[in-house]
Amino acid sequence: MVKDESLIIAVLKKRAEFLYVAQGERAGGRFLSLQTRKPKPRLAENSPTDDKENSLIRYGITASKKVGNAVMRNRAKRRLRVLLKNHLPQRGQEGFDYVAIARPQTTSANWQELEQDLLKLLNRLTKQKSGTI
RNA sequence: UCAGAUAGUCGGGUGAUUGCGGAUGAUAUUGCCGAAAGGUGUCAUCUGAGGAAAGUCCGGGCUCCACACAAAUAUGAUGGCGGAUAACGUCCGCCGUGGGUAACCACAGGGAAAGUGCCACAGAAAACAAACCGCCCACAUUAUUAUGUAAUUGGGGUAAGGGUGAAAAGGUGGUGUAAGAGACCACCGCCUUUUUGGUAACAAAAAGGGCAGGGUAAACCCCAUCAGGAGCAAGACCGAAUAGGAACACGUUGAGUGUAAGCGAAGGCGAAUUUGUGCGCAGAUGUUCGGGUAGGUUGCGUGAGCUUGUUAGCAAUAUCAAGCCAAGAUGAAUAAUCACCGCCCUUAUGGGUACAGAACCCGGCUUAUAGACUAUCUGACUAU
RNA sequence: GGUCCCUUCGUCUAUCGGUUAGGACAUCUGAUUUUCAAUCAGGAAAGACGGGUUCGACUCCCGUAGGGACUG
Repeated sequence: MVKDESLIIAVLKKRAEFLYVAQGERAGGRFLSLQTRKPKPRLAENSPTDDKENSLIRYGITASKKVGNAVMRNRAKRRLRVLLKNHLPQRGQEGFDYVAIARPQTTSANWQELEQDLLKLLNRLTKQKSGTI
């Protein structure tokens, strides 16, 4: 529990942040696709050596009109939100932003398959990063 | 029992694990984030989508915009009559026309004898009617002839029949006539007047007219009624940056400025336009200092409120009484997963369980909707 | 969330309530050419959907669906 408290999970809110993450690395699965990127360093006033700033994991969810009507979009967002909150603190890399993009299959998919899909994507992204670095 | 019509109600339930928004209370520290405004932790209790939350098609509340009244004009909307309502293009009752065996349903349902326009093709003719084919010969002429008969090259009569068209100038039957014709008569329709019933739309009856007035106003138009604009991303407050202004006072038949004459307001602007009547507003002045973009707070949940009953009314609805408080987010909570039950389909495995997610709030309309239930009524069949 | 606009052949577009809905590009067939291109001739191809007004609707009115623009 103490570990989880230190890993504060925040939500992406601004359109510019979403667009910035979309420039980063991405991975597509059967039921969703995932994007990640290390956020821009903040202004010089805020000390860059702050540990809490660096260890922050942020997430955002995108559900476009392709997913369906408002009921389908909201359902997709709720399912993805639960998945990200469960798995990001353990599997996600500290100091990165994640954006999950819903697909039309996201609402109808089996829960366990959806969960495995997300884990697969998370692993792939971390491997890519470790390989490149 | 089957087939319908109308009005209305509901539109899954239980449990387990893990979570989210809001309110209230307690608690923690002057802790954490932030320049500030402000936000934030933990625990407990309570609470958390719809009948359409949708389309944004009408009507209002609320907020701001420098304004109100009256008349005329323009633009737009509405359109049987009466009522309901905050208001409406909504609702209720009634009338008329059309549809249905019926219950019942649909109707932008004022004016075409104020004016203008349009009515393709076809057809003789499409609107102050009109003679193409027909029909007729009282007139004229000719022939035969001798008070008659026949013909049309003349001149007329005729709206019965044919054909065209969406539509051809009352309909059917008779009298009548050279042939015909509301020319005349009967019934029906129409128009005018009067009477009766009704608040009214309208209905009924009587008398008269003898038929005039084709359709189209969701073509222009006329008549009656209604309408200022923008919208919670309205607006208000707190407040880094940037720019240089903002608030209050005075003042509009005279603020202020200048020694004075004079200047200034005999002007300009103000919710479609013009006119009239009033009224308001702005700047030049003085005093004070903050200003308000990112961001934050608020607007924002006690309301044309809900439930039950009472009284008035055919009803829409209204009065009164008692009880209740029931979402308030802002990358946006109201859930995710699993199990069982309910309902439907299928021999079974199994499959399905609708339409659909509040965003300032209400009253309607329209559209989408698996299925279930209730009440009243209509028709057919069977039994008694 | 709010305020507006537009839907006609495959594409871009015309249209006075009376048509067989016109034109250009594209494509289909034939001719020309050894073949292709170009050219010539001919053909196919559309009123978003559902109602109403009218004798008659792409056009007028109402509703629905789809698409687009602006707005912090």
